[in-house]
Amino acid sequence: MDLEARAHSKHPEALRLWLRMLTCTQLIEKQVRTGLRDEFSTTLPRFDLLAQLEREPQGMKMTALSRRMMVTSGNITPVTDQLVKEGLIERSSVDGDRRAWLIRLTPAGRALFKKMAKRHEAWIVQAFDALSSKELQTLHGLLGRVKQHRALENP
Amino acid sequence: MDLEARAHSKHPEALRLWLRMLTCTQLIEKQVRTGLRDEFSTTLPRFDLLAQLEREPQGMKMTALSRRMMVTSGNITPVTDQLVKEGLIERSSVDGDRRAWLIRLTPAGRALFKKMAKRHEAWIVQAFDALSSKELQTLHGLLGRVKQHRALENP
DNA sequence: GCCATTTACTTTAGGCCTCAACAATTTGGG
DNA sequence: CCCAAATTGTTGAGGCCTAAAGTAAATGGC
Repeated sequence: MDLEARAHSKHPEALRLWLRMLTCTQLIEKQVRTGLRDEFSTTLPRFDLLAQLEREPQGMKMTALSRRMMVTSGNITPVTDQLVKEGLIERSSVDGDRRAWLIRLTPAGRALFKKMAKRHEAWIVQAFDALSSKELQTLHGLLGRVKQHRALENP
Repeated sequence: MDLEARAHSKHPEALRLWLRMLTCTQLIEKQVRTGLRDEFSTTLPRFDLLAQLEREPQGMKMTALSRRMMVTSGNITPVTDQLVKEGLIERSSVDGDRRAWLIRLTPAGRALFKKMAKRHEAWIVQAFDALSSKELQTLHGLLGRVKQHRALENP
């Protein structure tokens, strides 16, 4: 197989891979959403927001949250409103910048998140249970290259 | 490392992998949505529906479409409405079942889809350009096992 | 043949998503 | 200093998603 033919053969392979990757992601995500709804009456975006805050005990500004969650900032407002109403997070003002809010977990939010995270981990472990530790690492590495390549292309 | 510890070590690995996979999927999907919007003024669900129809020249019923697209059937109605309005697909009645519709591409729909598919393929190939053909196959195989395992768990 | 059940599609309420326009504030070059 | 430009967060229009309830038609056990 010459060079051109070999290069060309990547096209259908890439497409097939993309469709399968999308299917896997959607299946797992659906499981997580269902679990969060059934066991905690909450949603994936709310869980995701709590997860980001849990890693930053000093709190985060809304813009930082939107970047981490890879959504536009207009989304963060209603989700934080809801979580504040539930008493899981709190807004406080940032001194030196009257435009911004600092968002932090409340003790109740931290406690509930811990329970949710434990269940979440179980669902994910279950989803990848067919693979060995070594295979998980292989997958992680290959996807790392995909991510890295994209980051370079889109500065 | 004993058995229990080894089993346990898969937990953080599975979580890290899941987060990375989600990130990759979202990045690529975002690129596709942006491309479809900028170059064709359309959306991913509409493109996806056309893609399903393109594979089934004899047409599909709405329930079959919803299963293939992994969305609930309530979603299909407004998306088909829109595509019919744009003249890209057509509804015809199924003889022998007055509840159902048969959805098919129009010639215009088929022609436009071909153009979109070519661009779509380019975006996907570009997204996975960092990987060799062999690596694409490895990824495809590993994700196949994940998908298969899920299918067995959730009958 | 009859009627309960199932199936195919539509509709509604509620949530999250984007983009784009907006208000309030901060920043930085002249 | 000052004001244009950039940044932070909010809002609104339009789209897709789910779950759940509703309508119409087909099916199958009796």
